[in-house]
Amino acid sequence: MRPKYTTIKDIAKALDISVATVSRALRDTHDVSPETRDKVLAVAAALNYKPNFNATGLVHQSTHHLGVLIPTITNYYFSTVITGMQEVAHQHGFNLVLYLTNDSPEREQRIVQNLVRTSLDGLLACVSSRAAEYNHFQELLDESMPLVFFDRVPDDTIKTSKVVQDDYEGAFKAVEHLIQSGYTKIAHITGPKGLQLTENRAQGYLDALRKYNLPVRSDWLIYSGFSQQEGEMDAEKLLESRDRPDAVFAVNDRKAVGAILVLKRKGIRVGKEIGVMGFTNDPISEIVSPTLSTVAEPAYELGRASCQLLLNQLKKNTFVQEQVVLRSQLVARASTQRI
Amino acid sequence: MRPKYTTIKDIAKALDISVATVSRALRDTHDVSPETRDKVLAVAAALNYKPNFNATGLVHQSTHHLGVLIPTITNYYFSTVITGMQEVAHQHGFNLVLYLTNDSPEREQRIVQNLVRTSLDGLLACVSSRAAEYNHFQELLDESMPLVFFDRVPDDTIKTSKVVQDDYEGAFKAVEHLIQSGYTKIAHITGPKGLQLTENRAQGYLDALRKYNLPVRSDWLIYSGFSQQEGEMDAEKLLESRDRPDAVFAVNDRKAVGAILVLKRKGIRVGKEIGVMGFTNDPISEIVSPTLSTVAEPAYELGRASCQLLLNQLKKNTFVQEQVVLRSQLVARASTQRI
DNA sequence: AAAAGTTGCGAGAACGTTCTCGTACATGCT
DNA sequence: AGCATGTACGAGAACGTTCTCGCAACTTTT
Repeated sequence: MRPKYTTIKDIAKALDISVATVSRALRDTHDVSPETRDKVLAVAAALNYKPNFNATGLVHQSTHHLGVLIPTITNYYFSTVITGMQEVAHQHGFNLVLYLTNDSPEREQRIVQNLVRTSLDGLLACVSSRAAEYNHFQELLDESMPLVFFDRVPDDTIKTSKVVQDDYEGAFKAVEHLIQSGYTKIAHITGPKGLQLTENRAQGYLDALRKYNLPVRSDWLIYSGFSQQEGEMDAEKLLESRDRPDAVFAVNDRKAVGAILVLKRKGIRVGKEIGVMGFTNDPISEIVSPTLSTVAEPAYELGRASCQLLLNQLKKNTFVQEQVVLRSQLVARASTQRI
Repeated sequence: MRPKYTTIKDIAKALDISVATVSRALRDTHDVSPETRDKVLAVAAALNYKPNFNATGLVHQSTHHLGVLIPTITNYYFSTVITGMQEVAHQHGFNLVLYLTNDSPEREQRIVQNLVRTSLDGLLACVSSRAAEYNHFQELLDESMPLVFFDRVPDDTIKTSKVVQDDYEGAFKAVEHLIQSGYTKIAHITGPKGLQLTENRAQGYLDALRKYNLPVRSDWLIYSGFSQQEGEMDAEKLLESRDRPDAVFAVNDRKAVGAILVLKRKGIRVGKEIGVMGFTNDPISEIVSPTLSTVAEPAYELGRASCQLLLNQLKKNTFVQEQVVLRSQLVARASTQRI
């Protein structure tokens, strides 16, 4: 059986004063004399007093918990984002509560609908990749739950704040790098249709091709999922196409790694014959052979910014729709070297 | 401003009955007629009622939150463990609250000491690798906080439940595999001294060597950290030693990958000249070239088991010290092939 | 028909905290 | 001296639940 922890009442009893005074003293309000305040603090320390979050939460309609809704944490990008969030949350006395959707829209919906509103002050959310609709998030907003989306954000029907990286510019720079490295027949293997992130990167890809008057072929733009396995499948499909591309730009490093593995398996020299470019700058990009050129995403910073934005909204207590875009950076490695 | 959510009182008012009856109806207690219960449930659903965790927590001295204290989540093993925990917790209506120590003993200590006891029903903990003492955990136990350690567990001075993998057997099998693959001069690069996990694997390594009458050399057993970078440093040290080993068994895959990178950089053929063996079965072990032989850890299962153990303790409400050991499995790949 | 048991429900306290109001006393001003 | 103002504190309600009693209204037993 858990013992009772020391409460404000115990302190009051010990000093023979009222609980109200103790409460004031602990929160350092003006309406208390320095002497009593010091006495209270001394006794509180002696009795190892810790405030009861359930009680404070009850009266303030608030906990110190922020929810993080995310498809999975078993990859570099997402776990780094969370680490950034944790850093900011922790600094401000907030805790992070984890909700994993396993990238399943149904599970995401179930979790959001069953969210106990009163146990969360706000939510940081990254939608699942095959999301069809966002009503469950709209419900949350209708109940005035502070909500910030990050990375995979829903379309503009949901009026709320978002934090993303410059997916369009990142993709544009990536393709430009491929072009400047001498590749001319550039394919793009990406995630599911309908996701802003995917569409923005695809648009950057297309616009870069057009700027340099390079061929745009519909069978060189493949939508599927985000996994390494799907990267392998997409790469195989590209190799079968009649007009084989000489470079592949993948929506993320895992798909790029999948492509590299397929090329190596077929005896195609990565870089020399077919260039490969990723997106993320997962540590794996330095380990895979050849090392993978990629676009470094500011994962940690994105986590920090998302959390900071949410906390700001909580502070102000008024709803403002903000959008933060963080810059990515090109990292050239061996997989895009022709010689 | 957040609006007020529907409470039990609203339901009571709507049906003109007492809050006590509503409370009973919602929890399906015997002392309520089927008709009123159905009416209450109907109204509750209509008003989208969600219980207030702060209130229930206050009266029950419990939240539905479990803490997870862990050095970092940006690696395959830890993030998979958490995914397993999340699965079990979620099934039982519990939430996971994340605490990252960044593998810093000071930060770990600060977090544990400042843990608001009343906002957590129990704690799952993995100690930081350079931990010197465990008093802060003892304090937690003294206050009857249910506590389960996993993976990196403290020594036996702390009387509490633990969940680990069979580190000794796993290491023994790994070294046995190296020996059976034809390697005879086997080194071990491992984590910091004093950690049970490290010592158990080191002991498995030593016992395997002794069983097969192979040389045991003190400069072939290097203690350092768990990172890839430290793996590289350790490998370089081994290559400089007068009697160069012909195989390296690393305490985890990241260090093994570090070793492989060093060997490749020096033009040494991994497998043929020097065999490399890891521990974890990180997905990277299939991507690195050559692919890495390793010992597959039951990360997901370990997460599940730890959480289950903690929940069991909460249920019974009595303290029992249990220890769960999960089996690991050998995975042979290219990095231990001599031909 | 009276006694005993059962069933369904309500009143009110409790959990630990904050907040509003009230009050006793001291101090400042005319 | 008389009044306003300020200071330090206490009493008690409130937050949303659960839990312990108690009490009617039935039902069963004798």
